[in-house]
Amino acid sequence: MTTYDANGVTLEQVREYVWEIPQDGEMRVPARVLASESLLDEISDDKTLEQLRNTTHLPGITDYAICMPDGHQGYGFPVGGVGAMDAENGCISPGAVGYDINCGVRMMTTNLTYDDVQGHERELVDSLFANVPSGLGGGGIVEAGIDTIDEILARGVDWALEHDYAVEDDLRHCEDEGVREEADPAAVSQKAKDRGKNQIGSLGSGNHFLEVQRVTDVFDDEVGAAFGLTEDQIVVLIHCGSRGLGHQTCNDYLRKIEQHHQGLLNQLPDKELAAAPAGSQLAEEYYAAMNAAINFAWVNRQLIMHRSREVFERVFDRSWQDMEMELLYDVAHNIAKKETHTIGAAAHSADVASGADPRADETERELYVHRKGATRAFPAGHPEVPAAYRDVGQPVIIPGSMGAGSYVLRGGEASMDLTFGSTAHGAGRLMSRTQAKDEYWGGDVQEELEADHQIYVKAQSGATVAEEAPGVYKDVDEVVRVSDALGIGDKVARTFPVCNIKG
DNA sequence: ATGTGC
Repeated sequence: MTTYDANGVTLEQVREYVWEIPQDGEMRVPARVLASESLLDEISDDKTLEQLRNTTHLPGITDYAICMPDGHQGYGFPVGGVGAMDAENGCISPGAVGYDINCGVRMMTTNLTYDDVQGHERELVDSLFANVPSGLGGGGIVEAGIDTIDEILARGVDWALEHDYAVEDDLRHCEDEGVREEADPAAVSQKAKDRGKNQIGSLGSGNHFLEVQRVTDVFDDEVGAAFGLTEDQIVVLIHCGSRGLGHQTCNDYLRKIEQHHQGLLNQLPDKELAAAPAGSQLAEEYYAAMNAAINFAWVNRQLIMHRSREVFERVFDRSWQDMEMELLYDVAHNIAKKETHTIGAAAHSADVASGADPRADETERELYVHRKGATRAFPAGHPEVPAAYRDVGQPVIIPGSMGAGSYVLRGGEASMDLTFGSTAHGAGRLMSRTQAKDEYWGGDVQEELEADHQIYVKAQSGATVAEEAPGVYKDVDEVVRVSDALGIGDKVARTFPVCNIKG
């Protein structure tokens, strides 16, 4: 058997790109890493694998804990982690969702080509930067009172539709149609609402950005056509989350859960994995608050998209409808969701070759599927894939670094068996922010991107540019290659940056 | 990610 040793963790190779930490000691299930050997080399030099193994101690975790090809260490639970906990006997863990609840990406298509935009890059990037709030702290597109915040938390993009920040198709092209019905604004603290009320429609900082891109490759003509993607086309990618409101909500519930469920906490190898038992009051409250923060993040991305349409209207002197600026899809990267899955399928799918009946122990269970730095990737035919895409599979958007461009995939046939319907979410960091600032200087990075690749970057802070330099990230091509090879998310198209604004 | 720590 091929094995891989890293930091005291031994992985056994199940098959190509599938590695397993066998169940041992207090582990409730095995753990799996989906990666090529070159990606494993990058995963193995931090706490990612130790954290992944720790997550298998969580009550009710089903089949196995999963680390995606872009995985890296996070708060307790790896970024790039997927954990499915039984919704009746298991648990829900804020650290397994992440601090930035519903951090995610949306892509808007246009009928413009790269030719239409060349020569206007500077004007476009300046106007986007001037009109889309970014950076740390307050200042959003909408300033809201407490009543408005509560409506946004309860209704998500439906609120934006009522106030003319959205059209019907925007909702149809969003995961969960832009609203989690199980949200309860009353479960979100006043402090969280105060932090969110002047950040509605703002990018934030760190790896969040708005990027105008051109489509360089369409790998699958049929799916590309269903997604409305063609080579040389201009698209807009928006990457941001729930800002201070989501951060505060995560923090509030981590503290409450640590206090009220110490017994469970003491069974776990890492305090950062604090979890509320399924059915407990705090599990219900956290789920309701998390859903509210999810709605907030969707409204955030919707308002930024709306503002981007207005900027394009001014720069190109045409209406956004005339430029066919339509939402392709919006995917969440940091969420938990009650979903029904066939359990047992995953553990057995790799053993079909052994001759065992792979379906012998399967049952349907309702699970809290935690995806932290992972993307839902439902295949063709799944009832939760929007009607427009049901024949080809759910669009999956995977942003790369600002020098690398991004990918559009579609949910693959193997995702339900292998990953609870999930795939990777990005390139994944290679080094810490501190290390990045030692290695790079923001101004140099910007000059190089412009001189070598005609990519125009505008940011509030040079430090942020250094922290997000292309060299700080893994190779997004390799991450996507593994997703495609495993059949969990199939390559559809690739994009390359034109201009980028960030915090 | 984050009014860049609890």
